[in-house]
Amino acid sequence: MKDDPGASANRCIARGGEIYAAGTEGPAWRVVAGTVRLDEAGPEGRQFAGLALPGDVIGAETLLFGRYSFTALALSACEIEPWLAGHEQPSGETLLGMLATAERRMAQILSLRSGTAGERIRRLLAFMSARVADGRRAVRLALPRLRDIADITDLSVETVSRTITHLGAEGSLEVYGRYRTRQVSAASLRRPKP
Amino acid sequence: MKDDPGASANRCIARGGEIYAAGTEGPAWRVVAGTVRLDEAGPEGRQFAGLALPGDVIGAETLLFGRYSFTALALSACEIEPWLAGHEQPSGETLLGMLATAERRMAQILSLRSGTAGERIRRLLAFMSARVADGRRAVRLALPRLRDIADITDLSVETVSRTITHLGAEGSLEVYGRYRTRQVSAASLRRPKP
DNA sequence: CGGGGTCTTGATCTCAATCAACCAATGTGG
DNA sequence: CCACATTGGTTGATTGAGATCAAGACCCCG
Repeated sequence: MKDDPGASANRCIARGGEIYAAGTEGPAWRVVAGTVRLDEAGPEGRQFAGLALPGDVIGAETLLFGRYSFTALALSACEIEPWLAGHEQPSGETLLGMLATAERRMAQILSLRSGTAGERIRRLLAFMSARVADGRRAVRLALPRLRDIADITDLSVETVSRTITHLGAEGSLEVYGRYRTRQVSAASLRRPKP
Repeated sequence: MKDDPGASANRCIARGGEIYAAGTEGPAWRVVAGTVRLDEAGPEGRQFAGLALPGDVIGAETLLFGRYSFTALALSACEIEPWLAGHEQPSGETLLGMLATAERRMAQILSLRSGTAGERIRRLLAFMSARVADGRRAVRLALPRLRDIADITDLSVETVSRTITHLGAEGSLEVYGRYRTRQVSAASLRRPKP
């Protein structure tokens, strides 16, 4: 139980990669590491529809409809494992727990769309760094693409870029690296802004 | 089955009234008519956390935790009935369906926080009028309090007031009455804005 | 008849969107 | 190995939608 038995059917997806597409078939997955963005196919392209953290189950609707309702994208490098590989049914207690999680999650995601640009971005990053893969605590968090941050917080990419630079400059966020390899320190996310 | 058998333990709540408070005990409910706003107790007062329409179940988390996680308020006059009055357990299929609904709902609520003020308000009202009590189709929709519309769409009350007046003036929304008794025609909500 | 909650309207200001270039990194194929 | 395209990120100038502040009108309730 302690060690991973060969990581049988686990999948790894790079930052920005697609995990599955809406309308296709496949199993439900449990997120082991990373953050997942769920999108709904709207009349005007994809539209942000939810986030999943390590521990969350994504694509549970396939058990009901046989197809994925959303498109899943990796915000950061992700590892996922099949959920309910056999033909076992989830217990009512499990499902109730997932429902309660989904409802609490809704409140958190909603809060990523109110307040100033700085507050939204800080909240999103703090949210992503809240739950890391069990055991090892990530000291630094790889930033998602600005495009993704913008979609989630309902800001423009330009504003996201400027705001992160600004937060870093005023010391409210410790930023390392530039461009695609940028990271922020988890510690600076936990303390409230000055 | 066709007629309501005395409406045993059903409750009715007026617009703006509280259905239950977070932290208290009680059963889960099924919304029969009206729209419900769910709030989470945040560090800075209540914070909008979700919406429930006729057919939705609210407070299902009591089956797991024994207490309500959210505070429920009636946006419009509401009727609710106890869900699972006896000690019966919901089936896995039912719970999976509720989970899928919650996830789809999340996408819709998120869309109430993007776009212009006019688009957000139109979307919210269309959303509320989408599902009415089975059978009779409401021709007109009673408006929620502006304060509630503002919280849900992340706008200010002043902007909501101005925008509704404006939408009415340009014919994009048919508005009847003023002040607390204001209503909009459901038909004008369904057709896209000119 | 007050009084508090709700709604309206006006004047002003600000934060973020938009438009427009421009870099930096990564691929791709000849 | 080098042109070239593509995607992702940055920066600047300008503009506008909505926030904010302020005041008053309306309505319901005790």
